[in-house]
Amino acid sequence: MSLLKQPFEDRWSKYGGHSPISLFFHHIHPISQEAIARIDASTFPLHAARGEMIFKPGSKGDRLYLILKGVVRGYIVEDGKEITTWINEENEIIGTIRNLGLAGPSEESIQAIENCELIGMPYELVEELYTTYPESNIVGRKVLEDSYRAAEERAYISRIPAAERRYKRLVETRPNLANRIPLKYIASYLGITLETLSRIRNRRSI
Amino acid sequence: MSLLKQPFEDRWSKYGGHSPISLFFHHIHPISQEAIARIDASTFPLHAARGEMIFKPGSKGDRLYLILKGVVRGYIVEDGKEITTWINEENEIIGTIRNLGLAGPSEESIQAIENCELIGMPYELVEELYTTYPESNIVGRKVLEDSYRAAEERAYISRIPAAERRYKRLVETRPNLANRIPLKYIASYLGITLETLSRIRNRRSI
DNA sequence: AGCGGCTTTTGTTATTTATCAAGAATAAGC
DNA sequence: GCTTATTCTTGATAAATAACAAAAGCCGCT
Repeated sequence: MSLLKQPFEDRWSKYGGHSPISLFFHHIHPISQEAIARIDASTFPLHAARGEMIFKPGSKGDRLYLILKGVVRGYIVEDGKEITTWINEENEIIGTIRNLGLAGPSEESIQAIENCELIGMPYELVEELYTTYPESNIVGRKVLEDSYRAAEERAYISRIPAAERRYKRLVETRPNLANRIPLKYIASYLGITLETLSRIRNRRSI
Repeated sequence: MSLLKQPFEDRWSKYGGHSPISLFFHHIHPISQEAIARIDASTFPLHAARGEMIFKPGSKGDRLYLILKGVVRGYIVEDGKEITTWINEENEIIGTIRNLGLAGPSEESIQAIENCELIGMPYELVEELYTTYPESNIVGRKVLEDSYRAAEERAYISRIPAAERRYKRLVETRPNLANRIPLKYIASYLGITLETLSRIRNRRSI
């Protein structure tokens, strides 16, 4: 994961002069030009190769990320095994959102599962925006509404009793995902082994 | 579920003159006296008996509720069976939060599993507060941060592979809950049958 | 283009959990 | 306080899924 080295003044030239994340927020709810400038100044593009860790538990520098390109997953290590807790794609905000506001440091790891282009945003900037630009609380609220709905869906899908119906639900709600990334991540997300998932998929195709 | 009939002017007298939900919000982040008065005017105490439905999918009048007393669960009917998706207790905000902002009507049912005292708040009031009193967006953001964390935990616990470790996690994170409500709800929340849960509990106590 | 590693499939056996059933214990409501 | 409901336990069997293993397919990288 390396910061793209570019002269500061044209860091956003290939994105039309602004950080994609400031435009993303502005599109959710209009924010002032000062807020946009503040975001442009303290966010940064970065690249994460397939398999690379974007966040490791215990490391400093909590951030949000906007995914411009690629697929990213979050996972927790439980009893020596990885449990994939979420999988996100383009135009979604990810990060150690768990840490927002309250709670201790996250035990969650974040990993690129495709080569990714991201925009990073330090969490201190988020706090600063909330206090300096009141309208950013509206943006924050709406982003959180969305994140909440996504988390609700994750909580729901994993409670569906039969593995096949969980897979079916995933295909219904996120049709492209199941054929985009390795089965092991889908299987872990659905709480089954990849062998079982493979068998379910072949059952379905008959 | 019946509205307590009281003269309007002293509806909140037994709560010290204000709606508990306006005080709850004010405690999260200070809101103006006008905002408090507006909340006091359009929220209402209500009672729900054990087993009573607080919300049924398809019904009108989306609301938030503050639980003053009792335990409430949300569930979804999947393939003819109820799946309990959350269980909340005193001093928590519940409701058809899924509907906030975006998304279609919730298929989620909400039911009292103890005799409950609640404060109801129409969702239209929430919208009004967001536009009329900017500081309420800060409250909304913080409530959603909390709701998000709770949803994350629900998503996580249900992905722990072994039923016994799921139960262990529940006991660790919410020690009082497992001995407060019938096993069937706990079992459904953990994605197992009540018989299996009973056996797990007895394994543990030896 | 070809090598090597990752991914998927398929098979077999072991384990976990569900299902069905019935009795015992506990709690709710009058 | 008593009666009835509900809740919890325990047992036996069936079904789903995990675990282990190994081969085939695909894919990324140089």
